[in-house]
Amino acid sequence: MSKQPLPKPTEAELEILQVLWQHGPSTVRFVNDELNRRREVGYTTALKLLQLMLDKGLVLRDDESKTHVYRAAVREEETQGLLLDRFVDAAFGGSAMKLVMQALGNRRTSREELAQIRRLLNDIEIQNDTTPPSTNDAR
Amino acid sequence: MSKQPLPKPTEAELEILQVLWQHGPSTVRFVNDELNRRREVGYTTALKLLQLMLDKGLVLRDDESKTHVYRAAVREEETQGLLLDRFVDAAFGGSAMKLVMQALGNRRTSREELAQIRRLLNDIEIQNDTTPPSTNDAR
DNA sequence: TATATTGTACGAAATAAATCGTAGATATTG
DNA sequence: CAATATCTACGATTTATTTCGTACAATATA
Repeated sequence: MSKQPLPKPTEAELEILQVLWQHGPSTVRFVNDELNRRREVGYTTALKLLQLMLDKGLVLRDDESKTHVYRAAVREEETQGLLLDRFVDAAFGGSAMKLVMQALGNRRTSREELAQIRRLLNDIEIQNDTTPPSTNDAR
Repeated sequence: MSKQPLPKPTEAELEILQVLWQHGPSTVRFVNDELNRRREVGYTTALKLLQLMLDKGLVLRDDESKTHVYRAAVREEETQGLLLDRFVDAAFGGSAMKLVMQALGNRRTSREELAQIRRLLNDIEIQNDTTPPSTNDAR
């Protein structure tokens, strides 16, 4: 019941989440170092961001020891799904299909990946067959 | 020489571009009305945005008559591609494949659309076969 | 023609996001 | 122990974005 509407991370926050998702619980120092692999960011900037994210509930922290350890409080897929929805809406007028076509069309996709997608498509079709194709106004 | 690196439209600007892409050249009034179908926006807000977009080169305008007519200066696919790149990077750590899987996995996709994607996959495979499968480290 | 309507221009306020500086606490080390 | 390094807290600044108010010109209308 206390499941808030899941706060939307900003760009910078997303960068940090990526680090946490990828490397697991991390110190500010580590996060900052990772950020600095892409662009220059001051230490206190990273710290502040993590603190703000803590307020928003995007991360949790262990402050047992002096040096705090932060970890993601939101799951990767869930967050990506949320952002994807917004993005599809904002940039593709709501058409997820258009987006997929673009994503597939405009970049090198390896045979391996293509196969992977085919497999997924098959799975989906089976789903569609199993579940009545009925009116999908499940909005 | 004055071809800038294609400015990144903001959220609000994107909304407006959607309108222009969808309906073609439009007056401020029309754009504003369209925006108001989704959320409340003051007339001068829409006006100002269009003026800013004009500066940025995102739109062009015909100011022959008193009531100006604006039209998109950037193409839909191109812009979407640009944004998609950024988004894939920001939210999916650069993996377009992850994004596609999410997009396909987490929403109802009609048989029609699935077929469409299969067709696209086929096209891509043919491309891959025709063009040397070489090392695709074309970074 | 006087009045109301509709339009543009543009400064400026309101909001949101990101960045940084400084203070003070707690280690670490020579 | 004194000097140095490392941390957190947090206010404040900077920058980007969005929103709006006001002035004034042009046009439609009573």
